[in-house]
Amino acid sequence: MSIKRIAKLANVSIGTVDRVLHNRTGVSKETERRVLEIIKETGYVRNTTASRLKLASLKKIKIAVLFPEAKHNWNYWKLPKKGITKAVNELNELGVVVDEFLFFDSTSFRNQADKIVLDDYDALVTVAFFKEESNVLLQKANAKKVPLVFIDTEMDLDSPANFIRQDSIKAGMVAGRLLHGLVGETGQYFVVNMLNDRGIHANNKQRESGFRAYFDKKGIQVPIKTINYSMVNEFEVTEEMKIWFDSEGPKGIFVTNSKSHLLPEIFETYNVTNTSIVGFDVNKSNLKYLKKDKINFLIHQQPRNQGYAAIKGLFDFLTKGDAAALNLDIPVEIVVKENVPSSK
Amino acid sequence: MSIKRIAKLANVSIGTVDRVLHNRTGVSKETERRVLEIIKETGYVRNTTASRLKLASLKKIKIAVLFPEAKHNWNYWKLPKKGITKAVNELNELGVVVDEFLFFDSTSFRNQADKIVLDDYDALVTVAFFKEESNVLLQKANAKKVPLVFIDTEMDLDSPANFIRQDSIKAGMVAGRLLHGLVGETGQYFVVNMLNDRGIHANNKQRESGFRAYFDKKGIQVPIKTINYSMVNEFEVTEEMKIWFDSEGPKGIFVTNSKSHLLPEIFETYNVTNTSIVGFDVNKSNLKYLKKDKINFLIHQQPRNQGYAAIKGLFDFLTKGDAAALNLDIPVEIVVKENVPSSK
DNA sequence: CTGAAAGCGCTTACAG
DNA sequence: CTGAAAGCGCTTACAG
Repeated sequence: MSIKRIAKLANVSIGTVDRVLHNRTGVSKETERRVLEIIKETGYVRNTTASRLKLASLKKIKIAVLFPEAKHNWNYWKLPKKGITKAVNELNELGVVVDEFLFFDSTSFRNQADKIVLDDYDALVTVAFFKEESNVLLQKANAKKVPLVFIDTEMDLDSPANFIRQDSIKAGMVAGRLLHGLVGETGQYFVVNMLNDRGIHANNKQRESGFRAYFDKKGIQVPIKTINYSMVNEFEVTEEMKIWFDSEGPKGIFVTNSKSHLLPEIFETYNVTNTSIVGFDVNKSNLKYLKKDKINFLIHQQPRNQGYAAIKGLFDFLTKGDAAALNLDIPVEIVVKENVPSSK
Repeated sequence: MSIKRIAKLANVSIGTVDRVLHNRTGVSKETERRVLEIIKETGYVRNTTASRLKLASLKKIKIAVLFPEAKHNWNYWKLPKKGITKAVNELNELGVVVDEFLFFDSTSFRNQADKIVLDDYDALVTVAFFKEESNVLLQKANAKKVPLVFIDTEMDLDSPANFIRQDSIKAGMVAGRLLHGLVGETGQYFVVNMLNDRGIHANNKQRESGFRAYFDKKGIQVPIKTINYSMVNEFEVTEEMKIWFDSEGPKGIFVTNSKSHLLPEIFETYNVTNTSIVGFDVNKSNLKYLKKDKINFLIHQQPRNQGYAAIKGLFDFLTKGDAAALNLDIPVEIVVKENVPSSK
């Protein structure tokens, strides 16, 4: 079933069918009615691939990506980019191009966002780290009717927004279950939050809530201490912690970000024993200790997939009007030594 | 960069460029050399979407799928079909059609396979349950140069073959780690294999090997008993098992197929306590007990994804000659109550 | 051995 | 308000 056949059945030209399909002006009520009827009867659906063929060279779909600069502690941000590259490779035949912009703080985020909004991008992908700035961007995007997808972190913004991210509450609950299974009900539990200069990250806060909710929901009363630690590249056992850790009983430690690899060595130095550790992200350092059985579980956020899904989702939205994939709940993937995902 | 531009640069017609691109006959050595050089210099790659446009209506890509009939105990087989349907929906614009055939034993498998091979399919997807019959099919497919992908189960066949499946050894090792974490080194372990009329399934055997390998590799000496049980829809605790289970110590039970849901109730009846269970597949019955905390972990084989990947992989192979995705290692996905994958 | 034309399903720019 | 033509990048069938 093609536009050509619809045209013949409706006794109009293919141009008119195209006009009706796209709700363009310049079609009489009666003609429109007739064409729509035929479309309905025949169950015709537009061939989106063919529709992109001419446009692929004539009018690109331009997507702007605004991500944290992938260095220092943000090596993680190389991963969503890989997914984006994969999506672009698949879609460049269909005329999709992506420009990447970087930020490293709220000011640079704002500046880059302003620049991007002025250019004529068809869609935007970014990360909601800064509430005020994210709201400003969202509002501008909405005003220009440019679809915007946030990945990685969910944030409560002034208007409804699209998020492709892991449910951090769920992730915390999974961590609770995993540690509970290892440590039991006679153990002590610790939530380690690494703070950066802006305090605790929204994701980490929610992960802790989820962790605590797991035990609450089950009605299990175990001691859960929160350790808020300034974000550095080392971890020290403070005097206070020394007291907490000073027992031979089982200890379950939930590190709410990607830095769980900082713990095993320092625990050895300070002779903290009988620990089970659950952390986030399959990075090189974490993997090292996972393989040595010093970290028990890692939770994977599938960052590559998040990047990939954002571009694919936006493409589907722009070409088919299908907004379903602009909001995704990325599964809480549990990683142990034996099922480490391939880095391809 | 288009075929048109290559033609201009090489001073030939687009027809000739097309001939070179497809290694067709009727191009002089010198012309071919020149065209290939330009292609290399310019880094031209064929636009596969455009290349399918005309062919999508003229010459369909016909794929035959031969699967177990999805009834009785084989409800599982609805899932790869869902993935296949999804792939077909995405690719039907590009002229991909799939015909489904069913088998329910080795004879019907052979009959259907024979029928399929006689028809002119461009590619085949099936399951290697029956060694002899699978070998026959593989040989015929190879003779006709029709690509064939087996999903679900890996099997050692006479010629190299394409498999999209979970690594069952790895899956068993993951199960070993999970149960070990829950049960510790003072517990007893049980591997429950459900046998069907052909004895134990290849997958289950490998899962058991992986499970045992986990403990061997770590040098952990724990008692691991194997229970081979005839495949029925119920599970009974036999006299022998009664003796085995008759202790209050922790017991780790690894069910190597999708029937772990048969255990919790019978354990209650027979007063078998302190059990941890790891099973396979996120089916309704298993989910019921997972949610009640009677099953601790389920291993997901991502059957939907297997079906989807088979069709996509074959399409890429047929249109781009890219065989990379015909052999896939589907991750060993660990499922707990809090991260049950959505059934969409 | 090579080229020119027709066409896949759609969109655009122009003509009326 | 509507149609006819040109073209996206490629493939095919035909002509020479």
